[in-house]
Amino acid sequence: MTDRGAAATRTGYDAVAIERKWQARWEADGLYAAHEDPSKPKWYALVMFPYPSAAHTHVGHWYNYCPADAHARFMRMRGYNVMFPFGFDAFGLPAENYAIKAGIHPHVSTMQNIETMRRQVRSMGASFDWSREVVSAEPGYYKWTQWLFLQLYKNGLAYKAKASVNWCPNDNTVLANEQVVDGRCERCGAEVVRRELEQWFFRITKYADELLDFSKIQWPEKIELMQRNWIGRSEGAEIRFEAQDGSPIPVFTTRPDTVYGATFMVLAPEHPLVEKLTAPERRADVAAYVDRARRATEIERLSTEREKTGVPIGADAINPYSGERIPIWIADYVLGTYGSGAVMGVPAHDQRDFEFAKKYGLDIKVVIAAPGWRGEELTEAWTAPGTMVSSGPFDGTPSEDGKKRVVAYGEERGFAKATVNYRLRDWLVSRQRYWGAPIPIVYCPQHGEQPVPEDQLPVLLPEDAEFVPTGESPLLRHEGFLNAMCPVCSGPARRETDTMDTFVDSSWYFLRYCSPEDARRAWDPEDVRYWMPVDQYMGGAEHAVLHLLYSRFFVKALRDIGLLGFDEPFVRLYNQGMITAGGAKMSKSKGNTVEPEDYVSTVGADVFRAYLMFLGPWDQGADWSDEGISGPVRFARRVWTLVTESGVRLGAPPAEGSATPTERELRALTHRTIQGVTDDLERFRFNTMISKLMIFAGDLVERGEAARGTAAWTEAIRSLVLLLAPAMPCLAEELWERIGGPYSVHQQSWPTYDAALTAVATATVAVQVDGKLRDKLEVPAGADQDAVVTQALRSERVSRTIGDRSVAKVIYVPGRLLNVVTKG
RNA sequence: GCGCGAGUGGCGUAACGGCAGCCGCGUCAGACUUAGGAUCUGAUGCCCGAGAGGGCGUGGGGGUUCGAAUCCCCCCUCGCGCACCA
Repeated sequence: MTDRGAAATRTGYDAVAIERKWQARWEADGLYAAHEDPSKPKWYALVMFPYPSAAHTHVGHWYNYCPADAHARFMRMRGYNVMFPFGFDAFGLPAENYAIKAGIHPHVSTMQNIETMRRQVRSMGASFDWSREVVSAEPGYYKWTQWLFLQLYKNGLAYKAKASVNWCPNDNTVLANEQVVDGRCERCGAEVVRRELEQWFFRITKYADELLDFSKIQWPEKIELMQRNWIGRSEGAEIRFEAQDGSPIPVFTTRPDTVYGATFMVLAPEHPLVEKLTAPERRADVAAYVDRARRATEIERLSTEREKTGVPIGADAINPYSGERIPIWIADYVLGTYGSGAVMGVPAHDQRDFEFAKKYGLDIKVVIAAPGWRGEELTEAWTAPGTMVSSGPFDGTPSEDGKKRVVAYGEERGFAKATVNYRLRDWLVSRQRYWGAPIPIVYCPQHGEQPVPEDQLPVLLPEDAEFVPTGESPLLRHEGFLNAMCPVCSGPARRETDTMDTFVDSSWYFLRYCSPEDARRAWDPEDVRYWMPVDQYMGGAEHAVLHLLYSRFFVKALRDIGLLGFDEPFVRLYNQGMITAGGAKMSKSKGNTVEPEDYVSTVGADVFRAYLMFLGPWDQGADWSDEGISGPVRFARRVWTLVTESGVRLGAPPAEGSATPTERELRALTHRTIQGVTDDLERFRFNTMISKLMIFAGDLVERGEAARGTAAWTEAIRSLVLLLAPAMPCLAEELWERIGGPYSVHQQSWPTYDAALTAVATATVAVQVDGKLRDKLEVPAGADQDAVVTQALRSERVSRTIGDRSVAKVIYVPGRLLNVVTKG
């Protein structure tokens, strides 16, 4: 790989020079700039815009963009008006943390990183439309992020509320639920603690049900499932228990049929009634428990291994169905953030309650009889259906019917109602950091919370902020930013200093791509109507319940506000797998990164692209290995020599076509390859596409001399170059020029195949005896069964195997296989 | 624990229920060469056999079928996701 020059002189294929030349030419010509054109079907292809913190592109980016580009190029050649834009998700924490550490302003470091990444991404030779580039940290972009915030605000979809939130003590900011992974900060890994803070939220829960509807999109099942689980819809009932002092304590349950089996009640330690209901003699214990629960990290609290703990508060609750008094406990296995923060403890029919009851000696009352149950003591909770017993008027009812009947009974009497609960929480968008879009709100002593008037947008981030590690946003100490004017009374007001979660920026970037230059609007409705929704989105699965969920919410919210006329942002989604090194994630700290630039400057981007595609199925990802790249290297040289020495001149008058067997065979080969490559591209099977191109090139090298100069030969060479264009765009362009094709190969029509021509003259039929392969026969295409059987029985190997047994049955798969079944 | 997905040569992988191992890497042998880390040709799943040929073989065990890597059941291993959501 160090002797690129030497290899180039030997074969004439100088990848680096060719790539530099054509990439510059395409850029100068604006070859991939998309324009609205109603005469063509549109195709909006999209890759997730990258986060410019790493300062350079890594193989992961390439693994995402190169196959995506191949597909976009394929669609373009198939006659679609393709938009394939690119941009940068430029706000975010790492840039600010870097500023604190290194003293470089986030704006400066971010723009430097973007500069580097832009250069590297361009070196891929991808067909991105750079004229549409967006950078989310530029005022021209975040002005509209702020504007969209105001639209949500004015429509009741953005609100401020005090809540128990996730706080990352290392990054000094709150986090959305989606950004907490296993109780740790998704970015820095610090253990997240809970804090009571007043924060801005987006009302995503309003769309919980619609977000569960995937009927309008074609996404991988896995992502659908992850979103479904995240939203966590469960149907059940709210049953209003009462404390002994009359305070209502509603509980949520999915098992109303077990209500007669409630033998205790559990409140979350942070439940608002704990303070009021605790008996004086229990106060000390309860306070100690609440305090311990508060200090426990999420990790400890969420651990399933951990034994359940709790303390009684010395008060009772009354079961509205049975009138029974049951003791109230607090325990941290009950979450304050789900349902009503209180549950009825039914140990006989819920495993968690069972464990809790066993530990603290609480009653276990069976109310759902398992088939064949004769009153034995349970060793674990019975959670499957059964027959209701010890349940007052419901005795004998099958538990599945009981669910509905128990709720109906309670509804009539006013202490129960059917409800649906979701795991999904509203999206917390406030961040106590500098490097994000400021939330466009001011606080006036007289008029309270006021939105910034739209004509005063953008609320600019001050450039002269100071970055010191105080744990507070630099905006809090910036007088010029902090002091604002109330839009109502023009009196002095204080500006909101929180900025927005970067996922807000990325929830609408695909809309901005449609009209990136529009200074008057977030987008031109005409452009959005033409381009949206995105036809094919391609990116990693790590955003399943983040960006991909938020963007769906955004589109639905903006649709309801009247700004958009469709329901889903991304019609089709494809998740590529991950590239690992030695089975582990690549990272600079591990020192196992692979630098695409090293390959671009030696074997060339085209070869690197082809290799990434050839590694294996795209959705499977791959473990990086340097070794195999010599395959695509040889392939590129082979194709180079084959085409440049083919003698084909596309401008020349077409050679006479004839029907010699050689030509017929060559045409069949060409058309079969076109068919296969087309099929592979449609199905994102880039690895088998490359394999088919290798086979085709190999066959042409072999048959070259025999078919040289014929029309079939010209067609074969021409097709090879066209089929190569999506995967290896620069090599294809150079070869296309050399065989006299008109600029650009990427503007040519994708070759079509003639099914009649893919047929072969003779077929190889595998002959089995009793399912075991014994011989292979060459038969004329279209030979009938009898003829094949006759020929097969003449075969020495076949007849020997059959011996003196008789033929019971034959199965014939035309042109492929014959199975002779014997008996005796 | 629950839910997805995957287990095929030394390695990456390929195979509408129909010839397992295509394509590529690597390895071995040869050709051209002063040379080869270039290029080209051939071989390359395992076992028996001098050979012809035969047997075995897609994580393990069972089943369906004329025929199973592929479909069904049980189990094992790995990866990913979720995980006290009442």
